[in-house]
Amino acid sequence: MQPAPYICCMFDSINSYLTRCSPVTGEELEYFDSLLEYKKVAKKTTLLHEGDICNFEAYIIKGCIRTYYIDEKGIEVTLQFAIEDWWVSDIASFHDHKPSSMFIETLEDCELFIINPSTKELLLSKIPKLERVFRLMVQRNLSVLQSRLFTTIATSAKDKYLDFINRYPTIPQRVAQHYIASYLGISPEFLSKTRTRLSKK
Amino acid sequence: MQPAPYICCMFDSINSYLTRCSPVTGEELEYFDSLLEYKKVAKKTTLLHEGDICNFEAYIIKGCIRTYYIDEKGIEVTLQFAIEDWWVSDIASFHDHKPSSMFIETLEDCELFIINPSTKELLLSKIPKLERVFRLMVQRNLSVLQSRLFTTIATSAKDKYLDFINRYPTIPQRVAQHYIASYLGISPEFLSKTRTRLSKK
DNA sequence: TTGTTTTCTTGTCCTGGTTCAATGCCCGGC
DNA sequence: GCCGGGCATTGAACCAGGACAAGAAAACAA
Repeated sequence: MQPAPYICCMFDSINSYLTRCSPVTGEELEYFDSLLEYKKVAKKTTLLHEGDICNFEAYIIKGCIRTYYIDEKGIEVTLQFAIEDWWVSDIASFHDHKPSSMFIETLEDCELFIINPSTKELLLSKIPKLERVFRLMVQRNLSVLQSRLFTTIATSAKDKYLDFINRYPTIPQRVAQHYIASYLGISPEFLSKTRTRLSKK
Repeated sequence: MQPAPYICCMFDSINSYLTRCSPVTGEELEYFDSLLEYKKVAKKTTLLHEGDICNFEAYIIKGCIRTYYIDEKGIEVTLQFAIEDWWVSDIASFHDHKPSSMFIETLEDCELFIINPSTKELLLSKIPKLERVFRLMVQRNLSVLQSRLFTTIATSAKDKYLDFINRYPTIPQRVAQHYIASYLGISPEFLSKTRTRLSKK
């Protein structure tokens, strides 16, 4: 067995993320890492509140985060669950410096890498290649969301749930069930009923 | 009245689109234009069929196009209506050269500018600035879709419809009502009932 | 350990929206 | 200028899923 090329360090996961997206040199990687801010955040912390301007993009080293909206009646709609090796942000707010209409909240104790708008600018101007990486990230995001919209509109609660646990098999073990209901767009009670009906068959 | 700075030509609209997104020089614009393929397409033409690999991004000079999915039961879900000054494509399929799961169809006679994957590559390598333009396009797309998902999940058919005509006031005059229903995720019959209820008040 | 809070389950009743079918309408083709 | 096919409308029956309430079970704090 070959020795590992690098000693395991906290940058490993994000660096491997990056190299998977685009061929970057060692120096570029080093520069990238040098601009990252490391942050530990406790469970149940709200990282972004509706009305705030989102000044971060966070890469999750460890933990679980959800982003959600709240409507006038107080109903929550979960937009995304993010776990290890994912990015979280409100890009629209981050990019245009305008107030966000969503919330971002940790569901577990988290370790994050943070970049803010100015470090992102710096990064992009120094390593233009990254423009592409970020574009690909957003593109992937978009196509996932497109297929989710389709599922949301076209399928029953049961099928939405089955699709969810199929797509994200590890999430149900990590987050409360009523969050999943709010992701699927159904009531927590009905999700519970759907689950028992499924397990009886 | 001042004379127009340029004679009106078919590139005007797309060039103004581009300059709105990013500061580009005259030469860059010219190069960009030189790579565009102009195309006329008749009403009711399917530009992309489920299973095909999408080999175009189309800018609409004139006309109206919709993109949609079809589920197993044959129910259509309209993902997008696109009119003048919009882009249409299945980016995921276009970019990764993989089979698309959507349809793209003209609803009116259309005039388009087309770029294919290789011209896009060429464009991006010659004018790296465009990376950013395309990223912004996708980002805007994403945040529109996010808020649509929210509306779809959290609001009633009536409110979804009101939101739609508020956001896209010109669309209802141009496309058949049952397409709008399929965009909102409700049955054509119920949209009709909702509309009559609204007009009675 | 115990008390407190949050989450999950289950039942009953209710409603927004669907399905199906019938009717009328408008628009395009010949 | 008329005929035919897609659209919109309306009504009646139906149903997936919501709202509310009450209890059980976890999760957590002290």
